[in-house]
Amino acid sequence: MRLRIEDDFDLKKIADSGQCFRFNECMDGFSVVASDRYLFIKHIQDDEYELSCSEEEYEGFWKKYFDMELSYKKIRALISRDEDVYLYNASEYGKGIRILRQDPWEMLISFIISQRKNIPAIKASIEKICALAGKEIAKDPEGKTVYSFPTPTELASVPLPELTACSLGYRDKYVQRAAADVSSGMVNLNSYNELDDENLLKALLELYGVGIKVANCEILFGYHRLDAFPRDVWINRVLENRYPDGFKFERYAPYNGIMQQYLFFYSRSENI
DNA sequence: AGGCAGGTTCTTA
DNA sequence: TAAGAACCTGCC
Repeated sequence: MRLRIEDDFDLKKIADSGQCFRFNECMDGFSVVASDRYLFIKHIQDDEYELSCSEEEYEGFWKKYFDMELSYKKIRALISRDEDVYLYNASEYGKGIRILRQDPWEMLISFIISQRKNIPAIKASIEKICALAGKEIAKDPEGKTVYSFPTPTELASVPLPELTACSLGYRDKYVQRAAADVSSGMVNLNSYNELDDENLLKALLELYGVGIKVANCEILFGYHRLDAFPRDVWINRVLENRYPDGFKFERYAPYNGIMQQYLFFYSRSENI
């Protein structure tokens, strides 16, 4: 289907923003995998895009996935150049980034894997897991088979040595435990939607292998709580170097997570 | 070759 | 309660 998108929307920046690991440049477009769905999306010109899905599937799934209900342009307008020139520059640089509405289970496993890994390594591990325990769902334009992200049950059935072989390193036992706990129902990620921010954080921190950083990534990217502000080495560097007197979180509530994305994306580009 | 990469757990004081 | 070490793996 053909689609016109007026709001901030930059496929390349979203793919490189670090929030998703199965969103990659492929031929003349982008290959996007979310749980068990596959989309190929291509920028045609100006604000026109070509999507491999039907209108029904766009309306029923991808529209929400891309968070099209929310105007990121309007949120960017909250930022004042006079008030905070660094954030302003970051937001100009990151214009086009959106926070995708991704699946809590997929995000949980992805960010558990992410610890002490760089992005290519994270992606490689996740693709191995999907090929190992997921289902074939499509072929991308390059002819490569696309696998779904394994369900909790599918992942829980994988023996530890096979998980380890996905280059998980010491994280293998974290992934195995998460799969076991979620598939058994002991941990119900859907019910976590009902928790307020504070209790959601508390619940996530109880999971084995989930610390403060991974928990906040899960809150922001898996539960789409846009005020969550994950602190990793890059963001900590920004806060230290550019905000010695503190970042004004109250000023940007409830969208601090979006500001975090701009700062993160910008900081990685300029190597402060 | 040794250090480090989007951290967390475990141990020690 | 708060530092510091240990941890898999891959890449420079």
